[in-house]
Amino acid sequence: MSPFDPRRRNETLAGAITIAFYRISQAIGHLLRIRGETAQLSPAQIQALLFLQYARPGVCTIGGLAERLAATYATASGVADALEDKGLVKRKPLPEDRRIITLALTAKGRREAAELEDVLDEIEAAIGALPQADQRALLRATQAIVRKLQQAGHVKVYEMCWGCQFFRRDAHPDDPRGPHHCAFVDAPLPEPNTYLECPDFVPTKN
Amino acid sequence: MSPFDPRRRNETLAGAITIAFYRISQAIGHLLRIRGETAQLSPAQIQALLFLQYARPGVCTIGGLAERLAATYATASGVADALEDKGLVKRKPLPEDRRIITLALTAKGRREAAELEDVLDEIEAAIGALPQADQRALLRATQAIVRKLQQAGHVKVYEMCWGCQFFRRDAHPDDPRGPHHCAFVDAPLPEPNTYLECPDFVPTKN
DNA sequence: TATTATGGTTTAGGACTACTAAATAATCAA
DNA sequence: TTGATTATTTAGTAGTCCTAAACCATAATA
Repeated sequence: MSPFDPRRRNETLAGAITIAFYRISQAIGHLLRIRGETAQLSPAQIQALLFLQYARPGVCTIGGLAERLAATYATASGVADALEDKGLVKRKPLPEDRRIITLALTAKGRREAAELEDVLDEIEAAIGALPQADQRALLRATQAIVRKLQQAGHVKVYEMCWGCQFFRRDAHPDDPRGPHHCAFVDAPLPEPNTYLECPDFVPTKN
Repeated sequence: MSPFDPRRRNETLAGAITIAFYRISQAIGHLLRIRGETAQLSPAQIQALLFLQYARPGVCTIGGLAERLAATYATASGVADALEDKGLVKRKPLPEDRRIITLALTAKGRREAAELEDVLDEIEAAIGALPQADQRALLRATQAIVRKLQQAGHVKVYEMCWGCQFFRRDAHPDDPRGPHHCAFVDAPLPEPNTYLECPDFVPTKN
């Protein structure tokens, strides 16, 4: 007995909701796929472009991409190949550690990523149409679920510095390397970087 | 600007929720993948087995599977090949219309499908841990979203007869072909079939 | 200094997922 | 019967994933 059994899911709230998530998940996959058809990009390539558009420089590497896609290095390397062939991404070895390959979007890649940002608009619109109170409950609920899934290692959650436990705003206002500070990597942060996604993000307690 | 921009999604409820759905969707993909590794089945094969386990006989065909997977006939045919090679599914031409291939789970296939029913248990548990009021809001919200996605053609929703507009309970109690009736296909329904998923399902008004 | 991890990446090979386009075969309508 | 439609299959291609093995750079150890 499981939510896949239509009898069961008519008996429990949690079962019915689980199936709804399963369906939404399918729909998101479908949205990525059809969006990719017009853009000549595969779902993984779309995810990679959007990742590179908003991730902090230090994570834009083959390893960082692999972690985000929940795939192996080999797979991430292949996705990078495809994007490089299409002229959307450029590989550059990192001077400080020449084992590491950084991935940077080309101008064309940035344009393409910007084009793709609307992939989930249909979902967002459906959510926006709900009453505010339901939206607030929905946010609480989905974030609680994401937190559990994150603890179990099924997703990586990246967020920007503001709201992160390790963020020290204006820690050294006159430092040319940046006015803010990250207590996790113990390094100064220039303002623009604080708006990028970071894998070390941990939300402040409340 | 889109929910993929971390700045944007900290400003709107809908954006933050959209990203949460995106993450849950990734996690569901991941759950299917790792579950499949132990069972030596691909995500699509798992979906197919669970589909065949609960779908009404008439939909268990290559075309029905294709529709459910939101894929082409060619893809569905390939998935059926893989499952047949593994001895989980049997192809049988339909006597009434010999163009149609029905797919039936073998005994081994039914056992395997039963084993797989727990794929989404982690999701269901996370939902079950939420307060009842949030669960009710969550059900309303997710079902509203699914309805929109269904209208846009991004998912197929299959449900069982009970609760369907076309279901006529005990329409002909003494008919040996079945006591209930489906007004959509205008045919009698034996009791067990009323508990299976049907693509023609339309919910009653309220 | 040489040796040995360790870490990041790439390559090669395989199973599977998708697609399109074209072939086949059965059924239905004229 | 002819022709159109429907269900499925096949072939060919691109891409997604994996594992295993190799490569090279850096770091740790002796």
